[in-house]
Amino acid sequence: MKFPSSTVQARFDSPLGPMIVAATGRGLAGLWFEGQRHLPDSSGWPHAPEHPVLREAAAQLRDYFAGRRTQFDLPLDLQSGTAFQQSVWQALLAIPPGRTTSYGDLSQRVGRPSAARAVGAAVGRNPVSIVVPCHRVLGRDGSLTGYAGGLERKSALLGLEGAI
Amino acid sequence: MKFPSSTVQARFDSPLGPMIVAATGRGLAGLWFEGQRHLPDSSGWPHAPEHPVLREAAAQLRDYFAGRRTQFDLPLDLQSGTAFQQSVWQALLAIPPGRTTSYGDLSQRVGRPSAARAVGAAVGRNPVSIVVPCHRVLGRDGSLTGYAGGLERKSALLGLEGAI
DNA sequence: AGCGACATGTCCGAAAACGGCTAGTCCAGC
DNA sequence: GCTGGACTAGCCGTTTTCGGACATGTCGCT
Repeated sequence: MKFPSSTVQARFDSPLGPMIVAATGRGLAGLWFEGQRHLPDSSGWPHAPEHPVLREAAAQLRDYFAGRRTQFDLPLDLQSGTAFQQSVWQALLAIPPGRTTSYGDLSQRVGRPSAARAVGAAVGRNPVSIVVPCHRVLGRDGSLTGYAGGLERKSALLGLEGAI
Repeated sequence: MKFPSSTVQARFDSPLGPMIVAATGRGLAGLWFEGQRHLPDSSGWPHAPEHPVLREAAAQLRDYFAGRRTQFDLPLDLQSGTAFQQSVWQALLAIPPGRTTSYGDLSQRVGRPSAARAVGAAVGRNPVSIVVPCHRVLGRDGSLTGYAGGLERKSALLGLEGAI
């Protein structure tokens, strides 16, 4: 979880609670629910509500929560993770809205068929909630298993996408 | 041993062997003998022989080795170390040329009378050889004890300063 | 004089613990 | 029979913890 010193942040009020949005020179780098697990220390990042990437991210999120948008179109910076984590997060981006998959399935796609559990850990560290759809990953049997922002939010997001 | 990404470097040929000089936006941040102990990974730093600080450092070092100069006048950036290390390095700067002191004495000056050994470790990590005169520290009994660049260089520097 | 013990901040490697997992087994309960 | 829950044993990247090793000196015993 390393973020460059040039990281900036803003606050975003979602229907599921207040969130923190972060961006670097390369793009959107973070989106967390306030108080969620694995929250990085953002106290040193300057607030920049007018930053173009943060502004656009907020706009698209509003559309998403209003049901007017299912896909996001934003430059992403996922360099805060290890090589393994980045490959997992990239794989998450391939899951279409309204669909779900399992940790085991993901582990296959990343080329580490027996690392399902490690994949779970990596998914849990996803720095960009919602946009990188870590909420679309369930247990092999369809159970919710876990979400850094709380299971209620996970099921709420899936409901919003019509994946129940 | 953390250096900002804006660090630049140059090579300096001293009578005691080739050296690496490094600078940040705040000033001279490093001066190491090639192959010495605790050498940081400088492979990612761009070469900038014309950088004003590096240029001036080289000039003053040439004068120093020629016996025409005993004190240095350069902006220093010692932020690569911990708070404790920085306090030790600052204390080193107070030792006048041609004079020596001991690790125990230094530990008193930084207010940690019983941390002589920790001081030894900190002195060994001094990032700016020669300019921050870590070579002027001897054992309580006057023994050379150690030098990241090798004991020959340590005694050579002391000889040059007339402190034998 | 010589020897052992202890105090101290940092780095580094090794080892263990910790998860947003899964497939397999074994039993209750229907 | 079949289903579902509880339990087990492997799985593996990351994080945390722990134990030495150092550019030393002082104190207390032999």
